[in-house]
Amino acid sequence: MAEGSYHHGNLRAALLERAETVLAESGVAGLSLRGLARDLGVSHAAPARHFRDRQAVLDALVVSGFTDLNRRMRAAAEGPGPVQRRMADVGRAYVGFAIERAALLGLMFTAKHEEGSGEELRQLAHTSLEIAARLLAEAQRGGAVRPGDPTRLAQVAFSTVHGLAALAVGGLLDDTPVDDATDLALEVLLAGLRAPR
Amino acid sequence: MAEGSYHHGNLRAALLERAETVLAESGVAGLSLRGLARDLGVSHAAPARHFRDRQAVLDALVVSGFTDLNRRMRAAAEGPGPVQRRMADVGRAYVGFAIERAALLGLMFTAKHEEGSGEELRQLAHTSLEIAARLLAEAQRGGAVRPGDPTRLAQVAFSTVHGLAALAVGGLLDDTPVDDATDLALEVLLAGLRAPR
DNA sequence: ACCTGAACACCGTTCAAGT
DNA sequence: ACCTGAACACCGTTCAAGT
Repeated sequence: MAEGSYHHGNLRAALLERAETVLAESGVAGLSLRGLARDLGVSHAAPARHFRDRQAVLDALVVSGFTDLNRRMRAAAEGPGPVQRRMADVGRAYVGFAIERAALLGLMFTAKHEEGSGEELRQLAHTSLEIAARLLAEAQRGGAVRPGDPTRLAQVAFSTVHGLAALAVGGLLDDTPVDDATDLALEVLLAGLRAPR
Repeated sequence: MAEGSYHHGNLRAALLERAETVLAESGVAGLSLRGLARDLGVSHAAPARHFRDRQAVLDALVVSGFTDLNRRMRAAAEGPGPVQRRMADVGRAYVGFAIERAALLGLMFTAKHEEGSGEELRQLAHTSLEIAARLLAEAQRGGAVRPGDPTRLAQVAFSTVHGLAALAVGGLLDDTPVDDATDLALEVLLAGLRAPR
């Protein structure tokens, strides 16, 4: 069952894999259910067995994106080394994800993470912030970060890193290497977080 | 010529105005040329006289967005008051724009600002960064900001503010008032920019 | 359980034709 | 110069029918 094996239970996974490739190559506007079905050699109605509609495919991609992002951030946050180093590592993990899966990150932040829009997705998005908040709380105990609500400080830290990723992906860093921009942003952020109010 | 006056030279402007409304209400996926034409009471082919294709409408919206954003940032940067205050005002101007025209901001950062994609748009996006860089250079002369390439420091400042806007628009600030989050982010940013390397 | 083929309403885009 | 109407190829979604 080598070539026609999509018809044996893994069509859903195949659709998602192909969808992210198309997303990266042609943008969200270029992603069509019929196109995916054509690429995978199934009928145009087959995807409906696995996804209610086109939006459900995009939602599933966003879920896989946040899952991967959280995994990377958690690994960096829980690694060895002093807390300042791990804070910077989390930032670099975020930017790395953003560069590797740029189109997906755009999708992840196009979706509204309000109350209504899918509890799973809302929870996943908040987990990213919680990872940062926990690490900041640890840093506060060590005196490396000013006192204050770690959740709010995490919002600031997240903003810096996400904004940097957006600039990099949008091509607004010009000839500044993204690693250099990341290092500077993290250095400024950590200095600002260290300074008492 | 009150009601049917779209047929007298302002169809282009009417299309853009309606397009931004639809964008805000239904997202970019809900924006169709045929729908706009229907809303304005012209034939479905009429928009083609003013915009080459659907993407041209989106591009025009993005241009108007950056023009407005730059106007607001410039006004804040050139206002009265000490330079620290004006730096924070520029940040608040950015976040204010992001909240008011959230869907448009998403569009503005979906477009790639690489070499190829329209020189006008690339120039407009860079102007935002230049406004910040000039202000930071002034602050450096007054000693309020550390030495270093103002262009690179502007990338960091822009990241913080853009990221915050993305969080706010995405609904990830939870119950934190956006003004509070903005104040904290700007305070951390300015403290970090003040600290010497 | 999973997929197919037909059907319907929608869309972008083009183009000859009208005023 | 500006708009219309028809045409074409595409799309999302649904549904009876097949295996």
